Amino acid sequence: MSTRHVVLALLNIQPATGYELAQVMKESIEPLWSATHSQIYPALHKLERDGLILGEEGLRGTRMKRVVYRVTDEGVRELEEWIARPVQYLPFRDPFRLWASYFDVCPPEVIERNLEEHIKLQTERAEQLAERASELAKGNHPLFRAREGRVPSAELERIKKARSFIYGELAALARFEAESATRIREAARAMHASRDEETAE
Amino acid sequence: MSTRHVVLALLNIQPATGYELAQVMKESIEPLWSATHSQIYPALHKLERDGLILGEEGLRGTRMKRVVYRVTDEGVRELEEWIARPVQYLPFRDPFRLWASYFDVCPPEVIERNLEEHIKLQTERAEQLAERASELAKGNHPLFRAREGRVPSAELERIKKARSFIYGELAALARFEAESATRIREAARAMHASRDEETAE
DNA sequence: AACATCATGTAATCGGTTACATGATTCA
DNA sequence: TGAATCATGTAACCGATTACATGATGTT
Repeated sequence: MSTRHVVLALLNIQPATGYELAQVMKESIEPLWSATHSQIYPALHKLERDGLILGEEGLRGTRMKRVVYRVTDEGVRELEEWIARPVQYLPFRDPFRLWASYFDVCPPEVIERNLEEHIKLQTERAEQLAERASELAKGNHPLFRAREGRVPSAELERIKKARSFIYGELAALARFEAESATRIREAARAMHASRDEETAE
Repeated sequence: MSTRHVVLALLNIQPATGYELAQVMKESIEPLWSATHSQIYPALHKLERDGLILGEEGLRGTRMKRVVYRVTDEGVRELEEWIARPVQYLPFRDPFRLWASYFDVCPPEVIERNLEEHIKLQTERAEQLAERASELAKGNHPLFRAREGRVPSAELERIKKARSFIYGELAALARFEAESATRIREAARAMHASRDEETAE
């Protein structure tokens, strides 16, 4: 279970409210890990009960309550341990290739439509991720700004390099997915062409 | 939700018991979709209630009950509709790259260990999948044997080609994962080397 | 005044995992 | 006789999704 650790890792960068975490999740972390506010709020409550974070109630305006959470020393230790543990893989579930493995019985129009969609999706994703990687390399990200001053600049440079590199790899993965779908489309077209020949005989 | 459809698709090849489905799931379908017997039995009950499959009670030996399920006409229609529907993607969750994105703060030994493990895993997986793909191309699989006779040989050839092609793509994906991890290892080594230089100054 | 955004939650449900539970059959 | 395999299930729990619910604040 990593949602808990992603939340912890984000709070380790800077204290935040659940709302802010949900935003960062959607805008920045989504390619690595998805979670919505319905998961985040209960996760925060649990982390606080476990003593890994601490919430401080504040106000926005005059009436509106907000809770800013920050990581405790114990939370920092837990994060370090989590990073040092072997990666916990998820079971393989590949809805795209599962569907694609039936391209022999799928009507050609549907194949073309679904593959076209997939290729477009992954190509755009690749471009966005590559763009993100280059922005991260430059340090253009609020999560870096938040650390400026508090963190030695040499360390900040390393963080930039690491995050940027991983987003580069995510971009490469998306490109691979687009290429894979293109190959599958070729195979499906070839198969349909040869089948039409057969039936024409 | 695809577990339901995977079960339906497997029963469409040939009638089977829950136990047999669980085996096929583990031995053949796992790279595309995972499910254990604890999901399969309830799924079978639900599919039967919905009229998509039909179970026939039989015996193994003299006392041991077993239920062989087969797809109904309605089940076949549902399968066709499922294949024609747009692919339902899963939310992105990438535990490996999530972990790897912290390679800047992770002790070098842990990085080496985890990445070594990942590269080994994916390389072996790639080999197994490539082997599987070539076996599928030859038609060496009980799921093809099951169809021999019942299905025109031209169609059987197409099924072989399609399944084999997808397993080839799964192999390519595993190779990509191994290469990606290798690149990450290079980056991590370079970073640690330059950090050691810094501290030596 | 209306709309977007900030902010926090809960409830029902679903799909999946892990553990518990049982017993027949086959083969060495 | 014991181990592996065949065979079927349930229960507790977990994590995630979707929908429901509320209200303040800032902007146009």
